[in-house]
Amino acid sequence: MIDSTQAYNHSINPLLAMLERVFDLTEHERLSLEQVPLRQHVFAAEQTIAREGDRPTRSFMLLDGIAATAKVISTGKRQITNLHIPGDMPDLLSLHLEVLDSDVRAITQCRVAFMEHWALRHLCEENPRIAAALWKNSLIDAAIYREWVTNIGQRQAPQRLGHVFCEMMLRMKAIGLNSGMSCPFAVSQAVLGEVTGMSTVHVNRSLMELRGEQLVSFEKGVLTIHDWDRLAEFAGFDETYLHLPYKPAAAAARSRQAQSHAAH
Amino acid sequence: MIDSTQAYNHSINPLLAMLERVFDLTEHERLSLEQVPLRQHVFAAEQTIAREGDRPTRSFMLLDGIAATAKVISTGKRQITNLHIPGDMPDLLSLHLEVLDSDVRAITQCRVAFMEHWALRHLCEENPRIAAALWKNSLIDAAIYREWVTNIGQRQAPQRLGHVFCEMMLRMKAIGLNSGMSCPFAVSQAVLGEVTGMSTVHVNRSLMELRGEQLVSFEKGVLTIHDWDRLAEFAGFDETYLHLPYKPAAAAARSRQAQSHAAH
DNA sequence: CGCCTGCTTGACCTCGCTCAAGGCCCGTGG
DNA sequence: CCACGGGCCTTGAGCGAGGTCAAGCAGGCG
Repeated sequence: MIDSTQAYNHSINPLLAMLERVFDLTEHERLSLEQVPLRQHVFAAEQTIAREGDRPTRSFMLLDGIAATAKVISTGKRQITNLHIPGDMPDLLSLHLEVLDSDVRAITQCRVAFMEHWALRHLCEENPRIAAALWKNSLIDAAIYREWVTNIGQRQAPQRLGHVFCEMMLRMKAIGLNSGMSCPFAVSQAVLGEVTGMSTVHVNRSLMELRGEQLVSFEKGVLTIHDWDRLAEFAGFDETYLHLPYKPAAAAARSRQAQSHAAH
Repeated sequence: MIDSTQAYNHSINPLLAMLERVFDLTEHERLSLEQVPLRQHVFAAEQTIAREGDRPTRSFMLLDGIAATAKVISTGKRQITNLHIPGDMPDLLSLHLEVLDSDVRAITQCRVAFMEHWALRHLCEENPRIAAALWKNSLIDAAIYREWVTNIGQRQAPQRLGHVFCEMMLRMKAIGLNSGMSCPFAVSQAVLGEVTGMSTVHVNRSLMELRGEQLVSFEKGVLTIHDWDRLAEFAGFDETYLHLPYKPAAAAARSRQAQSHAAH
């Protein structure tokens, strides 16, 4: 199942595009990145990409689609602890933690690029700035977890849902997948329930409330936020925790280009 | 308030003890660690050690006491996203993330050791294994956050509380602060409410239930688990997510010694 | 002694869960 | 082309876990 559709190759590494969104690479860094062998694979919706208890020898970057990290508890209920969008590396942690403590599952169809651990380790040893950037990335993941703990622990259902929508919109924007205040977000209400820790029925009712207030629409796999300021206010959303990079518009555009380049 | 009671000095670095619990240091690593200047400070209970929005130029290791990372939402409710025990570095993330997204507050009286970022950066550049170990540490933090999301999102009140108790017991054991199945845990029921996302009243009732089942006692700042297996079963606790290091008993004892050495 | 903080208990209420049924959309097969 | 079936969304009714408010209690400390 974790078998690949094509052999490892040396096409442009998507890590390169991801890192260029953050800082300018040296020639040496660029070369090192290009030497990391890649293996692409496509997973159908619902397939498990990595399983709790696994001891992977490689990690992957999500290139396309939406995936989720999730835990199942003894009663059989499932909690999604993180949603992944293109550019994320959901199991990079296995580079340092031997055994996975959660499943990673494809929500929609997902295209991913696997990289062997030995290659990533070599990359990090040779390029401390890249290592630092990946470390930083995992710190941002942690910041998102903190916000989710707060979201689930403290906010009422409609606010909780609104908060998730705000987060996803900004993260999608950061990788250029939005168009205005719309972005692709093809998840079912059942999945939103696993994300927010609430029942599908209550997700539905909360959603109706947000719709009724003209704050969002959410249909056909597209999320649209009609009034960002009011939704952010309503949900108590403050983007600080996403630690999005400040960068001049020109640089942002350049790296967006590099990104879509790598993706095709 | 973030002023120090004594000047930076070069006494044994508690990082050294913490790292020795994980792997054996080379002479060079040891020397580098000893060159990181330390500044100790004591915070009274309830004091804020670091504040949301801060841009710290140094990070600290908790040497003594219990601290908490917390977020306040617009309604004024507070969620604790992480409890810290000696050996933790609650704001190490500021090494890579410019601005803090949460407060760090002393729950009990806390003794901490500050280290300047420039010194830590230098340490990491010179010693890739130390950098990797710190990175790994932040990945374990993230794993704990994932479990908390799951705990708060999916478990009923008594199970949720039991789960927190199991986690704290194991973390305390890992640094040798337990005696048998008892460990110091001087937090109020109100704090447990902020940890679990439930009201103080309901913490109290859940606690009574756990006591009634002869699973735990929790009084005078000491947590005791009377029947580990039954509590773990009850709370659905699986320690995998703590990623505790396997190590031979001898080594564990040695590093416990080093730890208590550094602490006095 | 009196106060303050934290624990305990009761009464009431509500947010969100469960169970259940009906509706819509879309893909598949006759 | 239409019938059928399966997801997924929607809605209703009833219930229960946990919140809120309020009061009483116990222990430590000035």
